Amino acid sequence: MATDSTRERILQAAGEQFANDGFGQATIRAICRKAGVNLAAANYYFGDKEHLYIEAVKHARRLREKQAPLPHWTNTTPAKEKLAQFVLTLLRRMLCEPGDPWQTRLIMREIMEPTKACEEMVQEAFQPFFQILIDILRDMMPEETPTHTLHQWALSVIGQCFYYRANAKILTMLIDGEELREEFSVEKLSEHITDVILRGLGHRPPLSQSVAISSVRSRDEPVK
Amino acid sequence: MATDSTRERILQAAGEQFANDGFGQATIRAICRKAGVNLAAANYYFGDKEHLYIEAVKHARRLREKQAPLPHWTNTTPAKEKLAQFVLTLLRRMLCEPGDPWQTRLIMREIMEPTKACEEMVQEAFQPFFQILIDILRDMMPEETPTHTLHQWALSVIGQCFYYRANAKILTMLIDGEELREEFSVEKLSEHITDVILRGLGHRPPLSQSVAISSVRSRDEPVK
DNA sequence: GGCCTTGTTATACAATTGTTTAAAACTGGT
DNA sequence: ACCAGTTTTAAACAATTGTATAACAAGGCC
Repeated sequence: MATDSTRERILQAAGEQFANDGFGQATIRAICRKAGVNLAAANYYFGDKEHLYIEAVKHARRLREKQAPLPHWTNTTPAKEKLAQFVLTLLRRMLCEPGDPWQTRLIMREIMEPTKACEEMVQEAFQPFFQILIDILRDMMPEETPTHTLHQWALSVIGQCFYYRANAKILTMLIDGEELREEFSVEKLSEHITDVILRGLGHRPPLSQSVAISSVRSRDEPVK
Repeated sequence: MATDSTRERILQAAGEQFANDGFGQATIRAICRKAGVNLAAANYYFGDKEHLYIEAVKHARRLREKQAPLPHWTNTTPAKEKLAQFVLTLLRRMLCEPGDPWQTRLIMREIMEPTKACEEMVQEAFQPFFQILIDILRDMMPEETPTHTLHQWALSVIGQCFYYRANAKILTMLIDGEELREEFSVEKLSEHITDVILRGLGHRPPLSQSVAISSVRSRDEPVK
């Protein structure tokens, strides 16, 4: 149907424009031009710019979740495996090679500067996702672990993933291009991040014996 | 001198406005109003908006570094202690209680969406700071550790710190206010992040024995 | 066809933007 | 007191913005 088509196209174009330029810098004119519709169409369907923005954010989140869903787990799935898959999924949603879909960029903006559109996102997506991670970690930590410690470890997981996304451009200035391509793929980063957490929780052997020695040396026998 | 005073006040006001509203949404009029100077003064001293923005970013970085400097280390300072202080300093620069100084907010914008102003920031601040962290970690890891592994662990440190800043507003929606106040102070977060890394590198005992048992059970004897 | 709802278009409007200009005010040196 | 250079000011400019309006087109239903 023609009506739904125009609405859809505005939503799509708005998402891309808002993702690229932000709410303030994106113009309704540019959105409508990209969508190939008349200037007044946006206001006709969405009332004003703010409502259009909110709908665009909701649209982005729904799309993104379908693109990288969490795998299905049974109650026999080991926690370590769940953690690894959780990290991989989170990284996929954020880094999603190839390209840089506008959905993620738009969501990133909302995280950094939450607007009205953010509440729905937290309630519907972040909160449940966060809870899943906490449940995984609870299985791997002593029962008496206080809630805030659980939260902190969960944020250590999310934080590492988030960083690679938020600082993507800076990373290209800090680290050699070839190394980035070879060693910073979604799979390798996922492996590393899972590794940090598992070692930290004592589910894997420490990095190396010589490490501890090195540590002791630097503490007790400083190089002269 | 009067000239320097106006210039300084414009720079200060511009920093605050750009930090709050971003480059596009901040207006020269608002900046000059806040600075208490005439509209044309900004263009008189800085040429155009973009040059003003670049100078404001430089100004912000210089201020921020002075506010939270790294402690001075001798070559007898143990690596573990250096790491702890590095994390604390990084968190202080990012979270800097109380309040939320505009300098940090402006720098965050540059990280997420680098402009011309970013190159100077990376060269003068991020690159050296990153290198310091790598040197600390090198002392704590086996000599044969490949460069990219070193880099990944360094980014795990920075990533965790960064997250608490970038997602500050989201965190208030995910975690209880009282818990945030009690358990997420700069000092406690610093302690946690250092802990994750040190355990991960095998410089501290694993979290608990019952953890490993729990892990083994969940892998080999899934709950029926 | 006549009529009504729905969608589309072109145009207009007031407000705000960055930037320029030219006059005014000020400064320090002689 | 005068002048040259610098700084400050008010006013205006063209461009762009979100939004509103009113005319127009399309299609289904009687």
